[in-house]
Amino acid sequence: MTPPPDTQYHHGDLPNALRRAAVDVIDEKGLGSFSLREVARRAGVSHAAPAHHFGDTQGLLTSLAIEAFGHLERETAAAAAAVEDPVERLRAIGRGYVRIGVDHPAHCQLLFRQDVVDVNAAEYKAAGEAAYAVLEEAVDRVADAINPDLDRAQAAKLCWASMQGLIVLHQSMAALDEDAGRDPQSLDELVTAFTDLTIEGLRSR
Amino acid sequence: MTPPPDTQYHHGDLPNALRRAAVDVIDEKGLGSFSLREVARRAGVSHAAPAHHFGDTQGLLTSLAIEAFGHLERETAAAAAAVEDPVERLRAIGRGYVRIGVDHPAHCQLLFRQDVVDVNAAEYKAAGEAAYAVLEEAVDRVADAINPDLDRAQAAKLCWASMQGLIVLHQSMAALDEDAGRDPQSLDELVTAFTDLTIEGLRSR
DNA sequence: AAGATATTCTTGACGATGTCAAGACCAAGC
DNA sequence: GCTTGGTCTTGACATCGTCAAGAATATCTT
Repeated sequence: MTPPPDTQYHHGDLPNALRRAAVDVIDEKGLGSFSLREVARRAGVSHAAPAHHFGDTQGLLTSLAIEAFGHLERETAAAAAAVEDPVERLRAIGRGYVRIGVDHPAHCQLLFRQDVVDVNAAEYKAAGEAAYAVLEEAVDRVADAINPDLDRAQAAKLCWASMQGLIVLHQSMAALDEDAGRDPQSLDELVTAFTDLTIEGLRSR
Repeated sequence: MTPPPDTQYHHGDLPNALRRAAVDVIDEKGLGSFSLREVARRAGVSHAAPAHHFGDTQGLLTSLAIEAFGHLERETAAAAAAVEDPVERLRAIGRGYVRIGVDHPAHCQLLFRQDVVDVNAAEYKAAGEAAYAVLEEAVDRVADAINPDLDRAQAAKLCWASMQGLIVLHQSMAALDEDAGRDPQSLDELVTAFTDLTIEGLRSR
Protein backbone atom coordinates (compact mmCIF):
# COMPACT_ATOMS: atom_id res chain seq x y z
CA MET A 1 0.00 0.00 0.00
CA THR A 2 2.98 2.33 0.21
CA PRO A 3 3.19 4.50 -2.87
CA PRO A 4 5.84 3.20 -5.21
CA PRO A 5 9.05 5.21 -5.45
CA ASP A 6 9.52 7.50 -8.44
CA THR A 7 12.53 5.58 -9.61
CA GLN A 8 10.82 2.30 -10.29
CA TYR A 9 11.41 0.68 -13.59
CA HIS A 10 7.80 0.14 -14.46
CA HIS A 11 6.10 3.46 -14.25
CA GLY A 12 2.59 2.31 -13.48
CA ASP A 13 0.71 4.52 -15.88
CA LEU A 14 3.23 5.98 -18.24
CA PRO A 15 0.79 6.78 -21.06
CA ASN A 16 -1.14 9.12 -18.81
CA ALA A 17 1.99 10.62 -17.33
CA LEU A 18 3.24 11.33 -20.83
CA ARG A 19 -0.03 12.95 -21.83
CA ARG A 20 0.11 15.21 -18.80
CA ALA A 21 3.71 16.12 -19.48
CA ALA A 22 2.83 16.83 -23.10
CA VAL A 23 0.08 19.20 -22.03
CA ASP A 24 2.52 20.99 -19.75
CA VAL A 25 5.04 21.38 -22.52
CA ILE A 26 2.44 22.73 -24.94
CA ASP A 27 1.12 25.16 -22.32
CA GLU A 28 4.57 26.44 -21.49
CA LYS A 29 6.47 26.41 -24.76
CA GLY A 30 3.72 26.24 -27.32
CA LEU A 31 2.91 23.52 -29.77
CA GLY A 32 5.43 24.95 -32.20
CA SER A 33 8.39 23.92 -30.12
CA PHE A 34 6.93 20.69 -28.86
CA SER A 35 9.52 17.99 -28.33
CA LEU A 36 8.93 14.35 -27.60
CA ARG A 37 12.24 14.08 -25.79
CA GLU A 38 11.32 16.86 -23.44
CA VAL A 39 8.05 15.19 -22.66
CA ALA A 40 9.97 12.04 -21.79
CA ARG A 41 12.37 14.06 -19.64
CA ARG A 42 9.53 15.61 -17.68
CA ALA A 43 7.93 12.24 -17.15
CA GLY A 44 11.27 10.98 -15.85
CA VAL A 45 11.74 8.28 -18.45
CA SER A 46 14.20 7.73 -21.24
CA HIS A 47 13.86 9.51 -24.55
CA ALA A 48 12.58 6.45 -26.37
CA ALA A 49 9.98 5.40 -23.84
CA PRO A 50 7.07 7.26 -25.46
CA ALA A 51 7.49 5.36 -28.69
CA HIS A 52 6.49 2.13 -27.04
CA HIS A 53 3.08 3.47 -26.10
CA PHE A 54 2.30 5.98 -28.80
CA GLY A 55 4.49 5.00 -31.73
CA ASP A 56 5.61 8.51 -32.58
CA THR A 57 4.89 12.16 -31.92
CA GLN A 58 1.74 12.07 -33.99
CA GLY A 59 0.51 9.17 -31.90
CA LEU A 60 0.89 11.05 -28.65
CA LEU A 61 -0.74 14.18 -29.98
CA THR A 62 -3.57 12.17 -31.49
CA SER A 63 -4.12 10.62 -28.10
CA LEU A 64 -4.43 14.13 -26.66
CA ALA A 65 -6.90 15.13 -29.35
CA ILE A 66 -9.03 12.09 -28.50
CA GLU A 67 -8.87 13.11 -24.86
CA ALA A 68 -9.96 16.60 -25.90
CA PHE A 69 -13.06 15.29 -27.64
CA GLY A 70 -13.83 13.36 -24.48
CA HIS A 71 -13.62 16.52 -22.38
CA LEU A 72 -15.77 18.33 -24.89
CA GLU A 73 -18.40 15.63 -24.98
CA ARG A 74 -18.62 15.34 -21.21
CA GLU A 75 -18.74 19.08 -20.64
CA THR A 76 -21.31 19.86 -23.28
CA ALA A 77 -23.47 16.87 -22.40
CA ALA A 78 -23.44 17.87 -18.74
CA ALA A 79 -24.26 21.46 -19.61
CA ALA A 80 -27.10 20.32 -21.84
CA ALA A 81 -28.52 17.93 -19.28
CA ALA A 82 -28.89 20.73 -16.77
CA VAL A 83 -31.27 22.70 -18.96
CA GLU A 84 -34.67 21.79 -20.32
CA ASP A 85 -35.61 24.59 -22.72
CA PRO A 86 -34.17 23.81 -26.17
CA VAL A 87 -32.83 27.27 -26.88
CA GLU A 88 -31.29 27.64 -23.44
CA ARG A 89 -29.86 24.19 -23.90
CA LEU A 90 -28.03 25.22 -27.04
CA ARG A 91 -26.77 28.30 -25.28
CA ALA A 92 -25.45 26.16 -22.46
CA ILE A 93 -23.62 23.94 -24.93
CA GLY A 94 -21.96 26.96 -26.48
CA ARG A 95 -20.77 28.11 -23.09
CA GLY A 96 -19.59 24.60 -22.31
CA TYR A 97 -17.61 24.41 -25.53
CA VAL A 98 -15.82 27.64 -24.81
CA ARG A 99 -15.24 26.64 -21.20
CA ILE A 100 -13.33 23.61 -22.41
CA GLY A 101 -11.33 25.85 -24.69
CA VAL A 102 -10.35 27.99 -21.73
CA ASP A 103 -9.73 25.16 -19.28
CA HIS A 104 -7.81 22.99 -21.70
CA PRO A 105 -6.13 25.27 -24.21
CA ALA A 106 -3.49 22.75 -25.24
CA HIS A 107 -6.09 20.10 -25.92
CA CYS A 108 -8.29 22.46 -27.91
CA GLN A 109 -5.44 23.65 -30.04
CA LEU A 110 -4.99 20.09 -31.21
CA LEU A 111 -8.59 19.22 -31.97
CA PHE A 112 -8.56 19.83 -35.72
CA ARG A 113 -4.88 20.13 -36.49
CA GLN A 114 -4.54 17.75 -39.38
CA ASP A 115 -0.85 18.49 -39.71
CA VAL A 116 0.11 16.97 -36.38
CA VAL A 117 -2.82 14.69 -35.53
CA ASP A 118 -3.84 11.51 -37.31
CA VAL A 119 -7.37 12.52 -38.15
CA ASN A 120 -7.99 9.17 -39.82
CA ALA A 121 -7.47 7.15 -36.67
CA ALA A 122 -10.63 5.24 -35.81
CA GLU A 123 -10.56 6.35 -32.18
CA TYR A 124 -10.19 9.99 -33.19
CA LYS A 125 -13.13 9.79 -35.54
CA ALA A 126 -15.30 8.01 -33.01
CA ALA A 127 -14.50 10.54 -30.29
CA GLY A 128 -15.23 13.41 -32.66
CA GLU A 129 -18.54 11.97 -33.71
CA ALA A 130 -19.59 11.40 -30.13
CA ALA A 131 -18.85 15.00 -29.22
CA TYR A 132 -20.57 16.31 -32.31
CA ALA A 133 -23.64 14.19 -31.60
CA VAL A 134 -24.31 16.26 -28.47
CA LEU A 135 -24.47 19.40 -30.56
CA GLU A 136 -26.55 17.79 -33.28
CA GLU A 137 -29.14 16.60 -30.81
CA ALA A 138 -29.42 20.04 -29.25
CA VAL A 139 -29.86 21.68 -32.65
CA ASP A 140 -32.50 19.11 -33.48
CA ARG A 141 -34.49 20.08 -30.43
CA VAL A 142 -34.15 23.76 -31.20
CA ALA A 143 -35.42 23.15 -34.70
CA ASP A 144 -38.38 21.15 -33.42
CA ALA A 145 -39.20 23.92 -31.00
CA ILE A 146 -38.78 27.09 -33.03
CA ASN A 147 -38.29 26.27 -36.70
CA PRO A 148 -39.09 22.79 -38.01
CA ASP A 149 -38.04 23.70 -41.55
CA LEU A 150 -34.48 24.47 -40.51
CA ASP A 151 -31.68 22.59 -42.25
CA ARG A 152 -30.32 20.99 -39.13
CA ALA A 153 -27.04 19.77 -40.56
CA GLN A 154 -26.12 23.24 -41.75
CA ALA A 155 -27.24 24.86 -38.53
CA ALA A 156 -25.19 22.50 -36.37
CA LYS A 157 -22.14 23.16 -38.50
CA LEU A 158 -22.54 26.90 -38.16
CA CYS A 159 -22.68 26.58 -34.38
CA TRP A 160 -19.65 24.35 -34.42
CA ALA A 161 -17.58 26.56 -36.71
CA SER A 162 -18.38 29.77 -34.90
CA MET A 163 -17.54 28.33 -31.47
CA GLN A 164 -14.30 26.73 -32.61
CA GLY A 165 -13.50 29.91 -34.52
CA LEU A 166 -14.16 31.96 -31.41
CA ILE A 167 -11.82 29.85 -29.31
CA VAL A 168 -9.04 30.03 -31.85
CA LEU A 169 -9.48 33.67 -32.81
CA HIS A 170 -10.31 35.13 -29.44
CA GLN A 171 -6.76 36.22 -28.69
CA SER A 172 -6.42 37.79 -32.12
CA MET A 173 -9.70 39.57 -31.63
CA ALA A 174 -8.58 40.98 -28.30
CA ALA A 175 -5.29 42.12 -29.80
CA LEU A 176 -7.14 43.78 -32.64
CA ASP A 177 -9.42 45.66 -30.26
CA GLU A 178 -6.51 46.75 -28.15
CA ASP A 179 -4.50 48.02 -31.10
CA ALA A 180 -7.51 49.94 -32.30
CA GLY A 181 -7.88 51.56 -28.90
CA ARG A 182 -11.14 49.79 -28.12
CA ASP A 183 -11.82 47.79 -25.00
CA PRO A 184 -11.35 44.12 -25.86
CA GLN A 185 -14.55 42.16 -25.55
CA SER A 186 -14.43 39.34 -23.07
CA LEU A 187 -14.84 35.76 -24.09
CA ASP A 188 -18.04 35.45 -22.07
CA GLU A 189 -19.46 38.49 -23.76
CA LEU A 190 -18.67 37.10 -27.18
CA VAL A 191 -20.07 33.66 -26.45
CA THR A 192 -23.35 35.22 -25.42
CA ALA A 193 -23.41 37.51 -28.42
CA PHE A 194 -22.56 34.70 -30.82
CA THR A 195 -25.20 32.36 -29.50
CA ASP A 196 -27.81 35.14 -29.43
CA LEU A 197 -27.11 36.17 -33.00
CA THR A 198 -26.94 32.60 -34.21
CA ILE A 199 -30.14 31.56 -32.52
CA GLU A 200 -31.95 34.51 -34.01
CA GLY A 201 -30.66 33.30 -37.34
CA LEU A 202 -32.03 29.83 -36.68
CA ARG A 203 -35.47 31.30 -35.98
CA SER A 204 -35.99 32.73 -39.42
CA ARG A 205 -37.85 30.68 -41.95
CA MET B 1 18.12 41.54 -71.36
CA THR B 2 19.00 37.85 -71.38
CA PRO B 3 17.55 36.18 -68.30
CA PRO B 4 20.26 35.57 -65.75
CA PRO B 5 21.39 31.97 -65.33
CA ASP B 6 19.98 29.99 -62.42
CA THR B 7 23.38 29.45 -60.95
CA GLN B 8 24.21 33.06 -60.27
CA TYR B 9 25.45 33.94 -56.84
CA HIS B 10 23.01 36.71 -56.17
CA HIS B 11 19.58 35.32 -56.63
CA GLY B 12 17.69 38.41 -57.63
CA ASP B 13 14.64 37.98 -55.46
CA LEU B 14 15.44 35.29 -52.98
CA PRO B 15 12.85 36.31 -50.37
CA ASN B 16 10.03 35.72 -52.83
CA ALA B 17 11.55 32.52 -54.13
CA LEU B 18 11.78 31.25 -50.57
CA ARG B 19 8.17 32.15 -49.88
CA ARG B 20 7.04 30.27 -52.95
CA ALA B 21 9.12 27.26 -52.06
CA ALA B 22 7.74 27.35 -48.53
CA VAL B 23 4.19 27.32 -49.86
CA ASP B 24 5.04 24.32 -52.03
CA VAL B 25 6.51 22.46 -49.08
CA ILE B 26 3.47 23.15 -46.91
CA ASP B 27 1.11 22.12 -49.68
CA GLU B 28 2.97 18.89 -50.31
CA LYS B 29 4.17 17.75 -46.92
CA GLY B 30 2.00 19.69 -44.54
CA LEU B 31 2.95 22.35 -42.06
CA GLY B 32 3.75 19.70 -39.50
CA SER B 33 6.82 18.50 -41.35
CA PHE B 34 7.89 21.88 -42.62
CA SER B 35 11.63 22.26 -42.91
CA LEU B 36 13.62 25.39 -43.55
CA ARG B 37 16.45 23.42 -45.07
CA GLU B 38 14.13 21.83 -47.59
CA VAL B 39 12.78 25.21 -48.55
CA ALA B 40 16.34 26.34 -49.17
CA ARG B 41 17.02 23.21 -51.22
CA ARG B 42 14.00 23.85 -53.43
CA ALA B 43 15.02 27.44 -53.95
CA GLY B 44 18.46 26.20 -54.94
CA VAL B 45 20.36 28.01 -52.22
CA SER B 46 22.37 26.89 -49.24
CA HIS B 47 20.71 25.83 -46.03
CA ALA B 48 21.58 29.02 -44.20
CA ALA B 49 20.49 31.45 -46.90
CA PRO B 50 16.96 31.96 -45.55
CA ALA B 51 18.27 33.21 -42.24
CA HIS B 52 19.72 36.29 -43.85
CA HIS B 53 16.31 37.45 -45.07
CA PHE B 54 13.90 36.07 -42.51
CA GLY B 55 15.97 35.46 -39.42
CA ASP B 56 14.50 32.09 -38.59
CA THR B 57 11.65 29.75 -39.43
CA GLN B 58 9.17 31.90 -37.59
CA GLY B 59 10.25 34.86 -39.65
CA LEU B 60 9.58 33.12 -42.94
CA LEU B 61 6.21 31.81 -41.83
CA THR B 62 5.25 35.21 -40.44
CA SER B 63 6.08 36.68 -43.81
CA LEU B 64 3.69 34.18 -45.39
CA ALA B 65 0.97 35.07 -42.92
CA ILE B 66 1.36 38.73 -43.82
CA GLU B 67 1.09 37.79 -47.46
CA ALA B 68 -2.06 35.85 -46.62
CA PHE B 69 -3.69 38.89 -45.05
CA GLY B 70 -2.80 40.77 -48.19
CA HIS B 71 -4.54 38.20 -50.37
CA LEU B 72 -7.51 38.26 -48.07
CA GLU B 73 -7.79 42.01 -48.09
CA ARG B 74 -7.50 42.29 -51.85
CA GLU B 75 -9.95 39.49 -52.54
CA THR B 76 -12.61 40.63 -50.10
CA ALA B 77 -12.25 44.28 -51.06
CA ALA B 78 -12.62 43.41 -54.73
CA ALA B 79 -15.63 41.21 -54.01
CA ALA B 80 -17.20 43.96 -51.96
CA ALA B 81 -16.57 46.65 -54.54
CA ALA B 82 -18.47 44.69 -57.16
CA VAL B 83 -21.70 44.78 -55.18
CA GLU B 84 -23.81 47.67 -54.04
CA ASP B 85 -26.50 46.21 -51.80
CA PRO B 86 -25.14 45.97 -48.24
CA VAL B 87 -26.41 42.47 -47.53
CA GLU B 88 -25.22 41.12 -50.86
CA ARG B 89 -21.95 42.84 -50.21
CA LEU B 90 -21.46 40.95 -46.97
CA ARG B 91 -22.35 37.74 -48.72
CA ALA B 92 -19.77 38.46 -51.39
CA ILE B 93 -17.13 39.02 -48.73
CA GLY B 94 -17.92 35.68 -47.15
CA ARG B 95 -17.53 33.94 -50.48
CA GLY B 96 -14.31 35.85 -51.08
CA TYR B 97 -12.91 34.78 -47.73
CA VAL B 98 -13.57 31.16 -48.43
CA ARG B 99 -12.23 31.45 -51.95
CA ILE B 100 -8.91 32.57 -50.52
CA GLY B 101 -8.99 29.61 -48.17
CA VAL B 102 -9.40 27.28 -51.12
CA ASP B 103 -6.95 29.00 -53.44
CA HIS B 104 -4.24 29.48 -50.83
CA PRO B 105 -4.61 26.72 -48.28
CA ALA B 106 -1.06 26.97 -47.00
CA HIS B 107 -1.38 30.69 -46.41
CA CYS B 108 -4.72 30.35 -44.67
CA GLN B 109 -3.47 27.63 -42.38
CA LEU B 110 -0.93 30.08 -41.07
CA LEU B 111 -3.17 33.08 -40.53
CA PHE B 112 -3.82 32.66 -36.81
CA ARG B 113 -1.27 30.10 -35.81
CA GLN B 114 0.32 31.74 -32.83
CA ASP B 115 2.63 28.81 -32.27
CA VAL B 116 4.57 29.28 -35.49
CA VAL B 117 3.88 32.89 -36.43
CA ASP B 118 5.04 36.01 -34.63
CA VAL B 119 1.64 37.55 -34.07
CA ASN B 120 3.22 40.53 -32.34
CA ALA B 121 5.14 41.66 -35.38
CA ALA B 122 4.05 45.14 -36.41
CA GLU B 123 3.64 44.18 -40.05
CA TYR B 124 1.50 41.20 -39.15
CA LYS B 125 -0.78 43.30 -37.00
CA ALA B 126 -1.09 45.99 -39.63
CA ALA B 127 -1.92 43.50 -42.36
CA GLY B 128 -4.50 41.84 -40.15
CA GLU B 129 -6.15 45.11 -39.29
CA ALA B 130 -6.33 46.14 -42.91
CA ALA B 131 -8.02 42.88 -43.87
CA TYR B 132 -10.41 43.08 -40.95
CA ALA B 133 -11.32 46.65 -41.82
CA VAL B 134 -12.94 45.44 -45.03
CA LEU B 135 -15.24 43.18 -43.06
CA GLU B 136 -15.98 45.84 -40.46
CA GLU B 137 -17.00 48.34 -43.06
CA ALA B 138 -19.33 45.87 -44.74
CA VAL B 139 -20.96 44.97 -41.42
CA ASP B 140 -21.38 48.66 -40.70
CA ARG B 141 -23.29 49.14 -43.91
CA VAL B 142 -25.44 46.13 -43.21
CA ALA B 143 -26.26 47.50 -39.79
CA ASP B 144 -27.12 50.89 -41.22
CA ALA B 145 -29.38 49.28 -43.76
CA ILE B 146 -31.25 46.64 -41.82
CA ASN B 147 -30.63 47.04 -38.10
CA PRO B 148 -29.07 50.23 -36.74
CA ASP B 149 -29.13 48.92 -33.17
CA LEU B 150 -26.84 46.03 -33.99
CA ASP B 151 -23.62 45.69 -32.00
CA ARG B 152 -21.33 45.96 -34.97
CA ALA B 153 -18.16 44.80 -33.28
CA GLN B 154 -19.79 41.59 -32.12
CA ALA B 155 -21.44 41.01 -35.46
CA ALA B 156 -18.22 41.42 -37.40
CA LYS B 157 -16.47 39.00 -35.09
CA LEU B 158 -19.16 36.40 -35.55
CA CYS B 159 -18.78 36.64 -39.32
CA TRP B 160 -15.05 36.38 -39.00
CA ALA B 161 -15.07 33.42 -36.63
CA SER B 162 -17.62 31.43 -38.58
CA MET B 163 -15.80 31.91 -41.88
CA GLN B 164 -12.39 31.05 -40.49
CA GLY B 165 -13.99 28.15 -38.61
CA LEU B 166 -15.58 26.94 -41.80
CA ILE B 167 -12.28 26.98 -43.69
CA VAL B 168 -10.47 25.11 -40.95
CA LEU B 169 -13.22 22.64 -40.12
CA HIS B 170 -14.54 21.98 -43.57
CA GLN B 171 -12.50 18.83 -44.11
CA SER B 172 -13.50 17.51 -40.71
CA MET B 173 -17.12 18.26 -41.47
CA ALA B 174 -16.93 16.37 -44.74
CA ALA B 175 -15.28 13.41 -43.03
CA LEU B 176 -17.96 13.41 -40.37
CA ASP B 177 -20.74 13.40 -42.95
CA GLU B 178 -19.09 10.61 -44.87
CA ASP B 179 -18.59 8.44 -41.82
CA ALA B 180 -22.22 8.96 -40.88
CA GLY B 181 -23.30 7.86 -44.36
CA ARG B 182 -24.59 11.31 -45.32
CA ASP B 183 -23.57 13.16 -48.42
CA PRO B 184 -20.90 15.70 -47.44
CA GLN B 185 -22.03 19.27 -47.95
CA SER B 186 -19.92 21.26 -50.34
CA LEU B 187 -18.01 24.29 -49.25
CA ASP B 188 -20.11 26.53 -51.49
CA GLU B 189 -23.27 25.17 -49.99
CA LEU B 190 -22.01 25.83 -46.48
CA VAL B 191 -20.80 29.33 -47.23
CA THR B 192 -24.22 30.24 -48.52
CA ALA B 193 -25.98 28.61 -45.60
CA PHE B 194 -23.67 30.28 -43.08
CA THR B 195 -24.09 33.73 -44.51
CA ASP B 196 -27.85 33.30 -44.85
CA LEU B 197 -28.25 32.15 -41.26
CA THR B 198 -25.90 34.79 -39.94
CA ILE B 199 -27.53 37.61 -41.85
CA GLU B 200 -30.94 36.59 -40.57
CA GLY B 201 -29.42 36.75 -37.12
CA LEU B 202 -28.15 40.26 -37.77
CA ARG B 203 -31.66 41.33 -38.76
CA SER B 204 -33.25 40.68 -35.41
CA ARG B 205 -33.46 43.51 -32.94
C1' DA C 1 7.58 -22.22 -6.25
C1' DA C 2 10.39 -21.68 -10.35
C1' DG C 3 11.38 -21.14 -14.91
C1' DA C 4 9.64 -19.35 -19.47
C1' DT C 5 7.52 -15.70 -21.87
C1' DA C 6 5.91 -10.92 -22.65
C1' DT C 7 5.92 -6.42 -21.60
C1' DT C 8 8.09 -2.21 -20.35
C1' DC C 9 11.77 0.68 -20.47
C1' DT C 10 16.94 1.92 -21.48
C1' DT C 11 20.93 2.55 -24.17
C1' DG C 12 23.23 3.73 -28.18
C1' DA C 13 23.24 5.10 -32.74
C1' DC C 14 21.87 7.45 -37.16
C1' DG C 15 20.39 11.00 -40.28
C1' DA C 16 18.05 15.40 -40.33
C1' DT C 17 17.02 19.89 -38.52
C1' DG C 18 17.60 24.98 -36.77
C1' DT C 19 20.83 28.23 -35.79
C1' DC C 20 25.27 30.45 -35.18
C1' DA C 21 30.04 32.09 -36.64
C1' DA C 22 33.28 32.77 -40.11
C1' DG C 23 34.43 33.45 -44.60
C1' DA C 24 33.79 33.72 -49.76
C1' DC C 25 31.61 36.16 -53.47
C1' DC C 26 29.62 40.00 -55.81
C1' DA C 27 27.69 44.84 -56.74
C1' DA C 28 28.00 49.55 -56.16
C1' DG C 29 30.28 53.93 -54.84
C1' DC C 30 34.38 56.80 -54.10
C1' DG D 1 40.78 50.25 -58.87
C1' DC D 2 39.97 49.70 -54.35
C1' DT D 3 37.03 49.63 -50.61
C1' DT D 4 32.68 48.96 -48.42
C1' DG D 5 28.38 46.66 -47.56
C1' DG D 6 25.16 43.36 -48.59
C1' DT D 7 24.35 38.44 -50.19
C1' DC D 8 25.19 33.84 -49.89
C1' DT D 9 28.18 29.53 -48.53
C1' DT D 10 30.61 26.54 -45.60
C1' DG D 11 31.29 24.31 -41.44
C1' DA D 12 30.08 23.28 -36.91
C1' DC D 13 27.13 22.18 -32.82
C1' DA D 14 23.33 20.91 -30.00
C1' DT D 15 18.93 18.90 -30.46
C1' DC D 16 15.44 16.20 -32.41
C1' DG D 17 12.71 11.81 -34.03
C1' DT D 18 13.19 7.21 -34.76
C1' DC D 19 15.17 2.57 -35.01
C1' DA D 20 17.51 -1.68 -33.20
C1' DA D 21 19.23 -4.22 -29.49
C1' DG D 22 19.35 -5.34 -24.88
C1' DA D 23 18.32 -5.00 -19.76
C1' DA D 24 14.84 -5.05 -16.13
C1' DT D 25 10.60 -6.42 -14.45
C1' DA D 26 5.60 -8.71 -14.58
C1' DT D 27 2.94 -12.32 -15.67
C1' DC D 28 1.86 -16.84 -16.94
C1' DT D 29 2.47 -21.79 -16.91
C1' DT D 30 3.18 -25.88 -14.79
